[in-house]
Amino acid sequence: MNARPKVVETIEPQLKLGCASCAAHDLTLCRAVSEMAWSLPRGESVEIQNSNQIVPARRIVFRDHDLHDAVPVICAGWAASIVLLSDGSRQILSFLLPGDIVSTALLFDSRAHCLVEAITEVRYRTFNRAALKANLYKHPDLLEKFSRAWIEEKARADQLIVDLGRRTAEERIARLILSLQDRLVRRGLVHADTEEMDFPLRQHHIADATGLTPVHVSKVLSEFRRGGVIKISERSLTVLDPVRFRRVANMR
Amino acid sequence: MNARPKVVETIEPQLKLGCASCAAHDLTLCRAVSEMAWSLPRGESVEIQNSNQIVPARRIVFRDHDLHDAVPVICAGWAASIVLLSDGSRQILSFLLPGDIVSTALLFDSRAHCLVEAITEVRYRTFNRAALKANLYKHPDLLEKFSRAWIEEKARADQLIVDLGRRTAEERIARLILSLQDRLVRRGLVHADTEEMDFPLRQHHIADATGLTPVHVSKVLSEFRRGGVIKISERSLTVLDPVRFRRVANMR
DNA sequence: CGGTGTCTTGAATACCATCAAGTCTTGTGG
DNA sequence: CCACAAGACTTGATGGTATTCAAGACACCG
Repeated sequence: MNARPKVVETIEPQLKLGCASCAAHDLTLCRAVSEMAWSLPRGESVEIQNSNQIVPARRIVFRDHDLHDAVPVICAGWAASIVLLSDGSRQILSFLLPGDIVSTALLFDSRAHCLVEAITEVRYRTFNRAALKANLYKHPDLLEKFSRAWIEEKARADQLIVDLGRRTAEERIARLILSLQDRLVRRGLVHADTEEMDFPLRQHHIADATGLTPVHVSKVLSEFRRGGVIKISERSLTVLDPVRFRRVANMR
Repeated sequence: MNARPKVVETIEPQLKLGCASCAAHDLTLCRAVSEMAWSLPRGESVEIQNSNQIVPARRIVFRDHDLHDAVPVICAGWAASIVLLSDGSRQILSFLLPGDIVSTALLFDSRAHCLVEAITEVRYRTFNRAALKANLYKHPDLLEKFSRAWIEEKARADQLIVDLGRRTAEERIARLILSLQDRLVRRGLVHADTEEMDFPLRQHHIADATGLTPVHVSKVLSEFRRGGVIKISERSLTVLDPVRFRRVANMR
């Protein structure tokens, strides 16, 4: 408990205290499923037994074209949905944060169409797809949470399309950081006073998410730091000048 | 009836014969809703009365941030979902073809988050959202059609992300054309022998969909034509050398 | 008939990629 | 504990792809 690596320390308390202590428990499926569970007959559970899985950083969580009879939800850590191209280049479709359903399409389609890679160590639960579907309309709260997740997933995909199609490198990177910060704030994962946040992304992650090269990401980030708008150190990030940074990002 | 513009001629027979003659009737919601209608009590209809609307080419169908209590489905013509940026540039999120739900998110969210513009003259129907939702789980066929539409919508968005992030101008344009051809083939809208298809897109539409400028789109298309891989004339397009064109597109 | 929208082509420029070399950190096996 | 390798990041030089700017051809329409 004293000289452990950083990531494990952040995950341990949740494992001990259970899902209710999860930062994102209220946000997505987990809370709705827990409440629904009370009304289910004994023995019928939506969550798959022993579904709590841990994957080390940089490991593949799900492979492309894997078949799933379950819907996975991230409990702790960061992951990424990635498409691999034949020439070896990669495109990150989305970053997965605690509370995120890996893909809402998995509720109806058993085939994943991209791979999921752990960025930090990742813990996830899995819910039985058939059981989830069967209970969707009996439990309005579940359906509502689910449709929200789906709408947000699609909205973020659409945003990314606009960013990749019509924005400069600086805008793309700034918007990526701001969008991640926004999602972390909603999970209570940004320090209230300092506005500092965990930022485990490597520059190649940023490159693969923004359609740039790692070299160019490095140059833009250096530019941001020299300008004093952000600070990055020790896998954490602070937006020092939110007004200017949002102007760079062309937001608001 | 004798000297009408071209587009109206193509739509008229469908208006007369009703929805069952629509090229895409089997593909999406329309068929499932029609079949469901038999089992509904008198007076309860899912389709909104007089919901058949016609919008001329180049006109806006739905405005950004419009509120909808209905789910619109394209019956005839081409449209585009578009995001406008503050500097005046545009990004097309998707092209809407006959049979397409304008946005599957509209089943749960009344707010559209992009605008829809008619490319050709467009005819669409609207279904009552509350009635649709209420019947989703009573009619498995409806739910299945709907989840398929949603999965395909998301898969196309993800494809576009990869294209914009990691592919060259030639690849993007070739893949756009091939993807449209594929969707038209499924609707029976590609001439069986000649493989010719209607192609009402202006070059600025291609530019806005691929994140390029109209000038560069013109240059790439000219290159394709000079190479003899495609033929474009009179708002119709033929892929002359499918093998080579797919190689350019990096498909298969 | 001028006006508008569409497309083409060429020249100059900008943005980002590629290539390359070097620093610093992290991890690992001897 | 050190040596070494691999990964992560930085920086500069060079190059290519796509943009911007500009001018002209052509069709269509009121």
